[in-house]
Amino acid sequence: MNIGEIAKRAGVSRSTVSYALSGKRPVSEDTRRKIQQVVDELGYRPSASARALANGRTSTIGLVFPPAGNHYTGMQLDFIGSVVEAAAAFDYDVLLSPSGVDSDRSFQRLLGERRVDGAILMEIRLADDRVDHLAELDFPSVAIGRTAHPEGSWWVALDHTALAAACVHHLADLGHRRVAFVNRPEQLLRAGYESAHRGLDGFTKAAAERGLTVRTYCCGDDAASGQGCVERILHDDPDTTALVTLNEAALGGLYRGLAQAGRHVPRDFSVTGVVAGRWAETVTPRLTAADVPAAELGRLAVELLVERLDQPDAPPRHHLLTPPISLRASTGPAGVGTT
Amino acid sequence: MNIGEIAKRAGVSRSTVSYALSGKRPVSEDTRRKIQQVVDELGYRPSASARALANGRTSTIGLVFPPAGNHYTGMQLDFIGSVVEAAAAFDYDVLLSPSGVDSDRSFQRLLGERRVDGAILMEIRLADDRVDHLAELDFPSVAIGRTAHPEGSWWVALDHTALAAACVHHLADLGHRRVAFVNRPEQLLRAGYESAHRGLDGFTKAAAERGLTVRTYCCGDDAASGQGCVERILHDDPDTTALVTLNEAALGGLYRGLAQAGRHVPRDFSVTGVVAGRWAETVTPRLTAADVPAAELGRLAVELLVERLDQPDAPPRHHLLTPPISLRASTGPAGVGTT
DNA sequence: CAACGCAGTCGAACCGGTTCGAGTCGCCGA
DNA sequence: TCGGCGACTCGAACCGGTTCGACTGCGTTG
Repeated sequence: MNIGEIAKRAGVSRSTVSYALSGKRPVSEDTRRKIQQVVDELGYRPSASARALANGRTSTIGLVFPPAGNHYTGMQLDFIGSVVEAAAAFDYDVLLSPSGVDSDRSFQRLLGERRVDGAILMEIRLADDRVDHLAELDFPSVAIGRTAHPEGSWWVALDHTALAAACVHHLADLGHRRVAFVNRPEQLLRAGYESAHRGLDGFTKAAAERGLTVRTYCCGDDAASGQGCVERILHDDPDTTALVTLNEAALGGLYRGLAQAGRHVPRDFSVTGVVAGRWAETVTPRLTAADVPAAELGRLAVELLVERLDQPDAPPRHHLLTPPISLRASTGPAGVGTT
Repeated sequence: MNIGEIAKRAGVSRSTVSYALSGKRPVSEDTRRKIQQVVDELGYRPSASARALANGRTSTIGLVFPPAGNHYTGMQLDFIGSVVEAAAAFDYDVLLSPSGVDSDRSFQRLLGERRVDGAILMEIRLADDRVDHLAELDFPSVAIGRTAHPEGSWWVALDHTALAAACVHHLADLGHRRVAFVNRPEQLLRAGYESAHRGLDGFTKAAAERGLTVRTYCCGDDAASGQGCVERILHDDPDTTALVTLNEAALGGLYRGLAQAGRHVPRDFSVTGVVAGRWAETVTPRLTAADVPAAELGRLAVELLVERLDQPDAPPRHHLLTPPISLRASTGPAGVGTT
């Protein structure tokens, strides 16, 4: 069932079928009807490979995300879902590529073998070889997250610096003086993940500004690590009365650790951070947090990418989002002297 | 940088380059070296579209999952991740297709335009037009989940009937007599989702067998719904002492509802169900549950699909998994008379 | 009435690979 | 010395679309 077969049955040439279907040249109404009828009867759809070969566009975008091992978080899931749906709205398919670096086989397949028209990158590092490589090739791509020097490139990102700072100010306003910061795993921090670095930065600077006593921790992406992390925090400084976290996956564990240490949230201890809204709702008490608008970020990334694909010479654009803190139930005034 | 360019620079014909790279015909060591050198210098990689057109294989598998709207659960995330990684191990890419039904544009793109060599279907319904359609076309596919009559087709699935029954027996053994069942949303049940139906079935039958008094509920895939559901349960029968759930996303809300009703888990009330291990660990107390081996299911699905692709005439195979209940901390003996 | 333009159609070339059949060459055994 | 075989290579056809240039009628215009 190829285009030649359709042409034969409709009694026209292959090119006429092509023009009738694409509308790129006028075709008489009679001919078009006849062709359409044959197409409908046979359920003909043009081969994506052939079309891609002929016109150089695959109608597919690549979504590059780091391989698991380090578990996926709910946020990543929301990104993937929203990217796929937004892409579908523009008639693009999404090809998943589990790739941490530039030299990955998976990454090479996407680019070298020209499987995709453009790419969306997740989990950006401050110095990211994938971003550099794509920029060098002038390959259409949009990053979810920004590198240390994002000028002149395309990206959408959360302002983690501002968000972490907002959390600090929120706690300081409530009277907390000794606050801990629970970051993503150390291995990610060392690898230079931007959210971990900028979040830590924003936290540290805002805390200094408000004269808070702080300690910062890295914490594995799972409940057990979260629980262990709280134990370390309370061991290192039992007078700590609040924590800020970027680590969604550890959240349940953080709560458990606090409960086991006999600290009631929010009466004895306040918890806040940067977490996707849906997940902030699942813990009790519900988490006061800067809600990560994952779905919006995914959608914006696709929109930028499509724009870039449609207008190869368009100047770089970006979106930096700073969602407000949603007040829920996990923070409260600092206790009246826990010491 | 196409194969012709390589051929020219290496001073051989295009076909020789092709044979040198694929190894499908002997090529002299000298020639091969020369070609390899040119390839390395130019960083040449054959175009996926051209290759797909020529040999009819895209080296891509489609992963068909239902569009969000109904939120994604952590389990689905784990499936996606494991499928992508397993596919990469076999040198396949994964194309995501948000599709609930057969007639979806997205589904048609995958099949009609031959973008993929095979497909993996998620969120199977007892009567599933996608499965039927693919079977009719004899299109290589593997379902994660099984229809009402899965005989003669390829699938991997959890035995939800047995798992729900196991939960009931576990609770009955602990002395619980009045137990509630918290299912996925009503709209999914009505649509015929197999896990919802088989889980409900297994629960109901096992409960009858053990002479338990039961009530069954549908519950939205979010924390607020879970909380509301517990309220309904305790309103309908305040003597209920345990619940079984298939609804991972509502779990946090179920716990919250119980806490707010003053029921302590597991002292006053036991909770169990079928939930992915990672998520069972995030709640406090940690959930005693049949851990869904999402990663294993994804991997098995890919393995079956690859087998089917490699040997088109292989007889249908399947895997039905029944993971054991992991005893954690959310169930205990029935209270000594809550009435 | 001739020249022109345009709608509609066709054939051929092209995209970048794979694969088949055939041709060349050197070496072997008869 | 000649036929034959195997190793190696090449040209051409093909996969299934898109697109360009050219051709045919027809109605308009000068």
